[in-house]
Amino acid sequence: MVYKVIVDLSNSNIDKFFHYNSNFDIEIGSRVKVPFGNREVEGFVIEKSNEESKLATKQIISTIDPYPVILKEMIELAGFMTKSNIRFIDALRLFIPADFRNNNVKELTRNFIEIKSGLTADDIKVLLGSRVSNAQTLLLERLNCCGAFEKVLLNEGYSQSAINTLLHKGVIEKTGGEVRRIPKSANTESKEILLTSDQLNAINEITNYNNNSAPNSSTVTFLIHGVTGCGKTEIYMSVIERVLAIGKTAIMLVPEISLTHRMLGIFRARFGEQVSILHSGLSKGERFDEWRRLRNGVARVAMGARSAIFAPIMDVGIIIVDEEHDSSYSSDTNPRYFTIDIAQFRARYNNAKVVLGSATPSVESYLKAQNGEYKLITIENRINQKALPIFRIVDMRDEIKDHNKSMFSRVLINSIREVLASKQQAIIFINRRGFASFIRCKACGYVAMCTDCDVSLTYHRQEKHLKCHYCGNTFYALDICPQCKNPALSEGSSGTERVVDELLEMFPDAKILRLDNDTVTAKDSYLKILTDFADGEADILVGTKMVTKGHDFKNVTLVGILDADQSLYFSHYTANEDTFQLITQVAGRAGREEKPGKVIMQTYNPGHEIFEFAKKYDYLGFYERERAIREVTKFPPYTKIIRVLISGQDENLVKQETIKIREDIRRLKDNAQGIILRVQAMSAPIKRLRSNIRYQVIIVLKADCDTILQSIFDCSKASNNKVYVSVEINPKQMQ
DNA sequence: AGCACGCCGACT
DNA sequence: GTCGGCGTGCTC
Repeated sequence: MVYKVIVDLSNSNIDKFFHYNSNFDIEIGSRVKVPFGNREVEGFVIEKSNEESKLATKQIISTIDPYPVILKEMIELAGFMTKSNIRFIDALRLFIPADFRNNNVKELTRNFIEIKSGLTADDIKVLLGSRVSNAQTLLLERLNCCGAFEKVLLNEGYSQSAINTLLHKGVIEKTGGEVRRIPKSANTESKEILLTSDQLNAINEITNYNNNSAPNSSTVTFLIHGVTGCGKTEIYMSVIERVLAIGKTAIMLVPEISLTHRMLGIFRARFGEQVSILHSGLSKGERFDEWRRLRNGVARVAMGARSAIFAPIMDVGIIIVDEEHDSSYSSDTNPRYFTIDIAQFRARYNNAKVVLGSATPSVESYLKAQNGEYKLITIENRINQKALPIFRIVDMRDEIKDHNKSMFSRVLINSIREVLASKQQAIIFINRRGFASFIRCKACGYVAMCTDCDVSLTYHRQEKHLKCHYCGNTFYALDICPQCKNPALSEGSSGTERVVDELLEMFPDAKILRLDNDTVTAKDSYLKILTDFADGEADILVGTKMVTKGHDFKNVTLVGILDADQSLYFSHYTANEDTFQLITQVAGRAGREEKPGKVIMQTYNPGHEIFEFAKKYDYLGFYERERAIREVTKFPPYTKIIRVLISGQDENLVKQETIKIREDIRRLKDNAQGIILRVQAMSAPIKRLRSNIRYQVIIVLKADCDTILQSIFDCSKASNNKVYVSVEINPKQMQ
């Protein structure tokens, strides 16, 4: 047999098959040790064949695991991913727990000691014989009343020698084995729920849809457009239940690790230990155990953030992507992949269904639904016909006219006061962390900048630091201008820290929690803040977009949105879309139980159409307008935008490389008959980041352009190791 | 990714 | 003379 092996080294030059022989049979997908050059490396068996190969000159040394760690499906998936500029090995690495590779994690086993099973009191007497020490008697009494005892704990009270003697006499025995490390989840009671007719219709439409029965031939994607609070989770669970009932498995994706805790609780209440969770917040032991539970078929529902799309399960029947519009579904670091594309590949392979759900679908997904590429399921009613929160827009220019210079409008302050008086809760959302976005000298205009990036520093008052939000550099806060020694410094736009400050000034007795990147430091601090707030430990939660996602706070009746315009002015084609989604999602946090909710949105630009649509909860109005703009201005989903980022220490070399890539692609354009619409090179919006100079080539393509993509990838390779080149498709943000 | 090979500067 | 800098090329 000749085995084709991908070696576990991430480098483009060796991201290809190497051929080996073997005396023993090895299954496809196995990890193996192979000789490579003059050393030994690990690799993965991708193919095997009976035909001999001249290339195969060496023997596989050994297999590493007792079973193949990569499923056949996942090998094909890796091949599929190589078409989007991802190395085969980088794809494979996504499929197994990272700590697996260095043999950095193993099963947790515990030994127990117990009285040998089947022995009667008389048997024991006989076995013990005449010489019984005090220690032996005590130990036996202990085991007699408590049953099995963990060996390490036993050693604390009783000597090893007594244990050994009893083992030798055959009175006691060692038992035990593997112990599962169980990730935590919210405690949720399983409750009987009466499904609404909307929910039932959705469940039936999804379940009863018949894929073409030929394998690998067809798949279907549903888009559930359901208003916040319409009970999508219940639909997901019912659909999964039916899939499990016919012996298939399911994948359930949520956008954020923070949401898995609650969702896992709900799913465990319904499906018990069949549910497994995969996300990067698990300890390496937990992740390993959960992964193996999926791999060996014990768990049949894989839940998690985007990486759970690579769950090692067979016979997938359904893949659900909740909050499908969320940007976390496209990975922003290498390897870059789109979760929905992967979901659709796996669905095709397994003849399964994909369900996307959102209250604010991405323009791209909704357009596909309109075109019939996705099956659209619309749910307009909330559970119990509960009304959506009252939405009020406040024009902050009026506040200034009336000499209110605070960052809170009078309406918002009054509403907060009411909420506090009635012992309800409020969420204040502001899309900026820290105290002030920049610090400027009033005399000479000096602005504190990062030394390594072309970015102004954000003032963090609590830590007395100036921080670069792009590279993490910190500097001491300034008392006087370092340039002209003037002590008068002014502060830029306010962030979360200042919001808390000002709130405390107005409401000194209020308990306020802050949720942003600065308060989320330890592994569980995110969860702690959210559960504390949900448990009523605080009156007001102030936060960045972390507070917007799917959490269910029963006592929140007020949502304040400060500086709603902020995200509108990013010069990015998704600015409107992002803003609309953000506002709608955060507004959905108000009044989720029987209490009615209220949303107060502050802006300096109240006439902007996006706000009008948000106020009326008019997704379709928003969508139609945005869709039309994209069509006219030739932006995705009507085109595809490729961004090639070139960076390096030496600006001249970076420039040269940029021009070379631009010219190579322009040459492609001349031969590509109108597929490439535009090619432009320029410095990146943030020209210097972590002391690297950055340039970019922006390429606009026709939407159906997959034939030319590979050529563009080929052009976008660094020609020397002094520069670094990366490629993004429809980048989420550009810096 | 590593590691060997190979070709030029400043040391015992 | 040679120790060692890191550019280039190769790994079934």
